Amino acid sequence: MTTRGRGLHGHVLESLGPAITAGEYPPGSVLRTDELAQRFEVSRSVMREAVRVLESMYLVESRRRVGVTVRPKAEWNVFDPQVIRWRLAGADRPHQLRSLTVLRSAVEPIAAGLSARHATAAQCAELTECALGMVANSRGHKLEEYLVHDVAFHRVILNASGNEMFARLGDVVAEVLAGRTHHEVMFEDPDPAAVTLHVQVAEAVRAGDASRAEELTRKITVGALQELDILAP
Amino acid sequence: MTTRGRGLHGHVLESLGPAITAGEYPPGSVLRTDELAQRFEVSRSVMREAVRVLESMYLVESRRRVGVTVRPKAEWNVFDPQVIRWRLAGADRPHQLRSLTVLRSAVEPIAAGLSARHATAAQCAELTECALGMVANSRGHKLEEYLVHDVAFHRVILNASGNEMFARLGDVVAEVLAGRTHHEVMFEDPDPAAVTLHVQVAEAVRAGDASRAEELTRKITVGALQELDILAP
DNA sequence: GTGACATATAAGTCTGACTTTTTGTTCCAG
DNA sequence: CTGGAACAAAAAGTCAGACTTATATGTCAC
Repeated sequence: MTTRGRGLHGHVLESLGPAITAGEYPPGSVLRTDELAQRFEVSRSVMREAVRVLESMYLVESRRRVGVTVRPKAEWNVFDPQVIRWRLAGADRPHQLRSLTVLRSAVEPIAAGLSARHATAAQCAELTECALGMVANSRGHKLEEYLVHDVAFHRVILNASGNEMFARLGDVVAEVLAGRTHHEVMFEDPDPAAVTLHVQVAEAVRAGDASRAEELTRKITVGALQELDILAP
Repeated sequence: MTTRGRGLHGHVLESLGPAITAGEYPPGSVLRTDELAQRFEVSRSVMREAVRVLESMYLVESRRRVGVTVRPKAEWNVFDPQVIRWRLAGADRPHQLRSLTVLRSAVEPIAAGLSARHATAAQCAELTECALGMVANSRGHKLEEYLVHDVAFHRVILNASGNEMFARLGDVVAEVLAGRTHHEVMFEDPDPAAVTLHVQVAEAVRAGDASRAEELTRKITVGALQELDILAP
């Protein structure tokens, strides 16, 4: 899925990026391009390309006569999908997960409300299909199948909102949901109340009831937040 | 402010990036690194660095034997500050402005609610100071002074929320607000009701009244949305 | 201490040669 | 005519080395 290892510079990034976001090189640390090139056994050109990418993520800053300095965490482009993935994969995972869940709690209800106004017939159909899929797999430890439909459901909502920025959060939400199933504790079947809420959201969107879709989705995301509080109070 | 012309590759980016986001090279277009290098009169190394950055923004995809192809708009990383700036500066401006305003309407109320819980005394003080600054400059065509305090106000809210992702939206919000004052029509003094709402939000945050802060901020962002509908129905 | 100057350093740039992957074509067998 | 294998060309990818430029820091005179 994270098939980003395109070329040598991509390989370097996959090693250096997580190291930086994990705080292995604390903010203010100075790296030298030549030294990094040696360490990773690539040419300077390749290492320079990698540094440029890190720079575009605001993770580092390259200055003459100084070197490549790690920027303070507050300046990182925390919306970059790559950065999010790196942080989710590292020690920062709980913190990143909380940030994303809060973001979801802000965005998804509004997105659902917009979907109720803008969703096409096809999108409504897909949404109900996803909800039914969730119901069908909500019992009997079919967590993987449930996850697939859950992810699809939220993707449709975000896409149907008609807002391109919301739509781009689909991948992130997918990763959060996947993380909940795979990394966090989720031995039991999903909460029946949450499943019902998804079905109701699908109904509300289909009926064009924006405020109801918004409120119901708010309940879903509030549930996700509470779930997080239980796990890491 | 957009002082990103760091190095030759930065200069190339400032020319090529806006061209792509403006649709000058429609999705599917194929560029060749060598040709681009010639056109911009830089070496291939420099052009390759620029392409790598565009690639990390998901604007283009570089493939062997094919070239550098422009990706479909839906895949662009529309959260990248640079991409946002490029689009705001181009023909896509109205569309981008709307997307951002909708995003604001989702995020800022939640951020205000969180601020009511998490804001420090210093942040509360700064917030009321900003609100007072807005009041003081709300009459007599002191639009620039008003803007400064308005931007500062929303930045404090986003920062005080304690959510790093919200905080990173400060720059974007600043750009939207600045755009409203500079590019869009705003001959008259700001809406007195909006000014009052800001003062009330500051009070609510200070009082720790999360739901009130959230609701009041929602009114502010709804106003921003309506304002946009009036300008571009 | 302060300012001007020298120096060392690391990034930045350019060039040219070479490698690798992938596409599209050609050509032969069936 | 079709299908697949072999081949050739094209463009990105990689590397090495030489050179340029900015700039932090140290030095010295004042």
